[in-house]
Amino acid sequence: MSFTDAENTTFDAFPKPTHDHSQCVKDALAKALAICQGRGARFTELRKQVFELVCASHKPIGAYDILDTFQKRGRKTAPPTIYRALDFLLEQGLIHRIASLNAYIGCDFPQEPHRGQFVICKLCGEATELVSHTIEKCIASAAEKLDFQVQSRVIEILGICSACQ
Amino acid sequence: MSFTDAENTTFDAFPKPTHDHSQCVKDALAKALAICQGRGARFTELRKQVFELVCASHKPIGAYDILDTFQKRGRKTAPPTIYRALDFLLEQGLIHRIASLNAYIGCDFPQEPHRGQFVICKLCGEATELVSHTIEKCIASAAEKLDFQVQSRVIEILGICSACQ
DNA sequence: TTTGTTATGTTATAATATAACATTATGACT
DNA sequence: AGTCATAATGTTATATTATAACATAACAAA
Ligand SMILES: [Zn+2]
Ligand SMILES: [Zn+2]
Ligand SMILES: [Zn+2]
Ligand SMILES: [Zn+2]
Repeated sequence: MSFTDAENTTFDAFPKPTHDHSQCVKDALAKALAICQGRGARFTELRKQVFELVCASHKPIGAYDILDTFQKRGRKTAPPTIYRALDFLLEQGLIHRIASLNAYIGCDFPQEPHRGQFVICKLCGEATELVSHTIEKCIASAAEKLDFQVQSRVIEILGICSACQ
Repeated sequence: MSFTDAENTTFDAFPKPTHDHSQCVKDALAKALAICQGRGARFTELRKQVFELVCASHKPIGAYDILDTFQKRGRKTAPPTIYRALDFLLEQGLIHRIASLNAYIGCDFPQEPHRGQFVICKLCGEATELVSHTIEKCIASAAEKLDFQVQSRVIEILGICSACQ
């Protein structure tokens, strides 16, 4: 369920504790699989498992948390294995990296390529994704004035979510 | 020299290679000193030296680059010394941290508290600071709709600057 | 000059990420 | 099927960034 405000920003509400999260993960997996198949990209078992762990919550998760889970499951795994899977998922636009947290989160809009804009609660850790065309326009305008070619951007808003106030 | 565009974004041009940078550093030091004095904060010799190194260029600099310089100068220094000085400068708003680069840069507008927005060239490393009220408004609007209390934000735009194209 | 506070020094280690090279799986082509 | 090139994963070691914990030194107020 997405909303659009007066500033033409589209956003999801923060994930409600009541939402059917297992369905949420199922849907994300199905989308990811379809996207990869459409591109001839290989959504291998390893990549799928890493993706499932990233999508297991709506909180950004660290690479070493994923690693720990693999190891606790008895799978002997080293950091490069996890980082390579994360790199693949990032390239395919299935997840985003949260630079301010050194962590990774599933993308809410994986079909269309876009730069994520994130709102992250410092207390519960939950995060949600924005797509603000006005922010994009602002950035484009300033970039044009500076004669700057934008390649990527990091937009992360940190604070306290409604539920935690 | 600052500009303001149609989207109400204030920004400096990228620092010109021809600008009088030693004056630039002198000014920054004088401002920093005045700000700290006004607040009763102690701008110690160590903090001053770290600040000078951060301001030595308009490229974000890593904590370990600063550490290396201290050590090359014959001063036996360990990481916490540098990080504590950086933390002080961040608290006083004299520098900003660039999360996407794990690096630090001098603030162009230290007098007034604000959240930095940065445009960073991936080739030459030069960076400049924006203050876009429209971006602020967008974020505030989305935050309000989400009933989210904004505490801090990370806005970093990466690409190729005019001189490097 | 004692005393509490702030700043810095010192040692060790945590947390995040990548380099380099070996091995295995996959898919295309014969 | 068998060969081959490529892509994916495994493995070991190490680089990079940051902090914990405790000791000492500098400072400033009483
Ligand atoms: Zn969910
Ligand atoms: Zn996304
Ligand atoms: Zn300068
Ligand atoms: Zn600033």
